[in-house]
Amino acid sequence: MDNTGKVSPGSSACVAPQTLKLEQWGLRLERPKNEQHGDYAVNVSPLAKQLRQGPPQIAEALNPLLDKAFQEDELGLHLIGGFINVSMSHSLLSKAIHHVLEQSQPGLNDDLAGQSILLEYVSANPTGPLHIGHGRWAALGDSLVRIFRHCGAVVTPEFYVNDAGLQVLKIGYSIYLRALEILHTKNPLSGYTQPTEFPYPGEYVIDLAQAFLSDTSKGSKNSDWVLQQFQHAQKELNPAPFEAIEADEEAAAKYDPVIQFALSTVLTQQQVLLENLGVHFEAYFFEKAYLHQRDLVTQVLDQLKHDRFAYMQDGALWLNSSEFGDEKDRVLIKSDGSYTYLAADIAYHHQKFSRLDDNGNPQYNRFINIWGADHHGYIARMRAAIQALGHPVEQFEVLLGQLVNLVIDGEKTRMGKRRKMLTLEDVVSEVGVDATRFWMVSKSADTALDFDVELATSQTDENPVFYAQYAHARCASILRNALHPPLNTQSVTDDESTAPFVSEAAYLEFEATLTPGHFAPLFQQFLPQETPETVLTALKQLILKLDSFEDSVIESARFATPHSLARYSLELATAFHRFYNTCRVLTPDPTLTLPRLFLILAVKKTLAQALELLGVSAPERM
RNA sequence: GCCCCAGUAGCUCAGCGGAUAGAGCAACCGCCUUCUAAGCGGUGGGUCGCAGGUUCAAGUCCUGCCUGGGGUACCA
Repeated sequence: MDNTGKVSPGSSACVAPQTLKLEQWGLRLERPKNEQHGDYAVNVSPLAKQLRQGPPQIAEALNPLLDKAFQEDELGLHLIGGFINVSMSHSLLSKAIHHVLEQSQPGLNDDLAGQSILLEYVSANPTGPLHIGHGRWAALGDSLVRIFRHCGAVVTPEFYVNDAGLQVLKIGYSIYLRALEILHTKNPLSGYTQPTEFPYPGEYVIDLAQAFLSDTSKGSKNSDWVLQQFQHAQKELNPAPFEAIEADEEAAAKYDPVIQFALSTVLTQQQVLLENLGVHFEAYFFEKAYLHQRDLVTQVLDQLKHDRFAYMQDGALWLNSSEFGDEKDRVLIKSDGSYTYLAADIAYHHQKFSRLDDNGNPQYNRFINIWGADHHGYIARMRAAIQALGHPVEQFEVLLGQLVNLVIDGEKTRMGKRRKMLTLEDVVSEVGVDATRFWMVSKSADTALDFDVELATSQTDENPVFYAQYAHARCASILRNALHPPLNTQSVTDDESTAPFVSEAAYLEFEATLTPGHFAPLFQQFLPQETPETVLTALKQLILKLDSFEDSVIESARFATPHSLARYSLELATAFHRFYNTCRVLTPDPTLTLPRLFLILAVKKTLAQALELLGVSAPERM
């Protein structure tokens, strides 16, 4: 989490002061807070200390340099205090539009070129449905994957499946208990004792039990298997309480069929939902098959022991994590001989660092994990283990996200407190994929998120995703009408007004010969009912917003903050809506209409790209 | 106790040490015979939790305190 890099729009389409190397001086081009000051600005104050001069004097001294560099582009410069303010000429603004139209994908850049990132997120236990919190990590993680890739990084999104350990036995046995309960209800079993509690009490377990009983993929009937288990168990309590099963390895092993069913069923449900959300993982990493069955956990622990980073005490194996800044040492092997979750996770991370590419070099140079704030205490020990194993710990990053509160009927409810848990699937089917995803990334991961189901569905005014989508749909509508006017214009009968605003031939010719010069009429010609000053203001704001898209993408990538991109999409939508209200696009005059039309095309393209990076659809109609 | 996150307009939140701290929603006043009113314009609304400190400059950095959330397992 190295946040020292400063975002500088050095790659902006219009003003490209590469010759000035602003960044090496610690300066950057920024958007002035007050629009009246100009379109861009350079604040020279950071140089004040070094040069022992007041910012205004420095600005004065730098001005000729900048003036010279920007001369070709007809920029207007003027000084206020320590600020060099830059006003863009109409020809530069035209270039900005042209640039967007030229690009295959707006905002595409190479800011993260050379980075190879393994991004692990969600990694939910395969013991139940995903909840709303998982939804936040899914939306956040997938957006980051898209954003990182847009900045030239190679990204592998990965999901770690904890399919080993106690919780897996727990869900399997719970399903068995529920299945038995169902069979007993249908046809009373002699010797059956109603269990006082289920290891996993959730209602979804009953559904899983039902599914298990009707599943015939194994050839034999699962109900027969359940009854068999029941009859073979000869304890005073039948079925036995979970504690008895847990303590007896042989007994536990008997429940393997139902465990396998649970794992594959639950994981499949999770995967279907994630894909439905547009969240795609390149790899699912299975703890049992990839770590335990390959002895990787043992090997890692042996290495730690060998290098004296792990030691025995009180019958347990401890990691010497306090040596690396953790507040205390941590257990790796419990005194009952079983591994802790940490032990397996260390092996997993060791495996991550050990992966090689085709040339035998380390495959990744960044390892990012998205964890909930409840795992915060875990960071120090994981870092300790990574250092103990000799891996570059600075390549290990944790994005800690604050938790999600579900708001129902205006009241916050903590996850799991209600007996009837509202799952992520319930929420998505209620509010839709787009609203869910946008909502989840619209706020900084550092702040706790309230997810209000009613708000996300009903009150569209408070649900900003539609605002951005509406802007896109409006653009689409204009483009449709330009070439295919609505046929149902009964009030108008003369030929001219039923014809398209621009002919397809004119459109194609304009597109084929497009140069920045084609946009000159935007700034020069207006309809009688338009106020040039108002139009120009809205137009300029819209173009500047378009031009800052790449910077916005880079910023989101560097700071891993998709929420700033969500904000950008709303700001671009605002600039567009404002322009739409001051300036008519479709007019009878092609020289006026075509440049405006292609500006709309650039807006539509950029808006669609911004939404795409957030995994939100850009509808053609609403 | 210790660790992490947050505290900015009535509400939900942006805000990369730099110009007069910004959006959305809510409130109030306007704008549809014209490309989608899921839209646009305008008005009101702030001791940036509190107290110190660093700096030419602090909502932003440091220290302490207050409030809320999370964590502090031989759970996962």
